[in-house]
Amino acid sequence: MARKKSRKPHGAIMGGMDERPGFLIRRAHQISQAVFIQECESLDITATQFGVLSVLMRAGELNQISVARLLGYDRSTTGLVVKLLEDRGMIVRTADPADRRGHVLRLTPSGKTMQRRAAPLVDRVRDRLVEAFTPAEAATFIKLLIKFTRSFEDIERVPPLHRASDG
Amino acid sequence: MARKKSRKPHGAIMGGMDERPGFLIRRAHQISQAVFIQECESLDITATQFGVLSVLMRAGELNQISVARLLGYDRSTTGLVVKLLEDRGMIVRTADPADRRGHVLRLTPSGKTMQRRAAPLVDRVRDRLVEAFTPAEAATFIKLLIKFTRSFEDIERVPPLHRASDG
DNA sequence: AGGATTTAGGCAGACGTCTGTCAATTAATT
DNA sequence: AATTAATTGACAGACGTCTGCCTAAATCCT
Repeated sequence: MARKKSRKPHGAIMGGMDERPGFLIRRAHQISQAVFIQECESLDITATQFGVLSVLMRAGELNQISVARLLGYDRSTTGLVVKLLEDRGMIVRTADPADRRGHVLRLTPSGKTMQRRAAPLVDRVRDRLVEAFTPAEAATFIKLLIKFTRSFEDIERVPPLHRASDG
Repeated sequence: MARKKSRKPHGAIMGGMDERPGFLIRRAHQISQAVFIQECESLDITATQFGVLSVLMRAGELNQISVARLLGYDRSTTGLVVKLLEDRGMIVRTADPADRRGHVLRLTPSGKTMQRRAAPLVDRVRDRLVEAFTPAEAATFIKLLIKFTRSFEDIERVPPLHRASDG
């Protein structure tokens, strides 16, 4: 019944909702997550966790709030992800002697290994995501996404510390 | 204060990660969600819930799996969202006489009212999201997002039933 | 008809995410 | 110096989301 399913081009039911940026972005995110999980399944790591590992690999050591700002994560989210990575032995947390509120995060050898192993897989994720685009389209897509996110830099709870504005 | 903090253009720590589509899409999603919540806060409704309300408004009645397919939600996600909307009295669920596995979903008057009230707010969300773009950029952004999502139509657990292929 | 497969939905577990609140500590202001 | 602000982080609660696993029902196939 429901499905004889009609020949309606789907827009008839969606009423244009499937052309809203919010709707499309949600789908894009869903897809991006799925591809990441697929590619990195052998390492059992998520995109969020990889982000934390990567900034720590670059920076050496940071406290949670810096990690949150760099990645645009919420403070709470960051706290939970960091705890998870700590439980998995990829991060160590030591009290910050200079600021006793904070904890300094650092990668363990295991964490570094994970980041190094994941990096090429994450490159593959990027390649797969833009596979359907021409190189020009891919560049435009990235460019517009950057413009989009930049234009909302101040919407979050933890301001993302983008732009090197002080310099 | 905080931003004495180096003049490094942030790419120095991010190592290009902030130009990956996956990373940018995550941020875009976060932003889009935040704007939706801001605009629709007076109605206490989320984007996911609005999606369900909207397809039901259009279609009259559908079972859960059809809702999931139309919106690209996971079956489990849809089940939980529907339950929530049912608890809030916006949806009624009746056994499908034609297929006793399924339940037919229909909006209650309260659900219809909610959808109607939310619609203009959701229009505002769309407008705010593309505010930073020129009209041409906005059109390109949407076009590329559609191409992107279309190219991954088969990645999900519940294939999204896009394209009116049977008709 | 009978057995295997598929489909609709429920439920638990895990993770990500945000809001809000709280405690401890540091910084700013008077 | 003392009060007030802001900052770091923890924790609880809510929602969204996916994976698995399970049951019931429909469909397919021999």
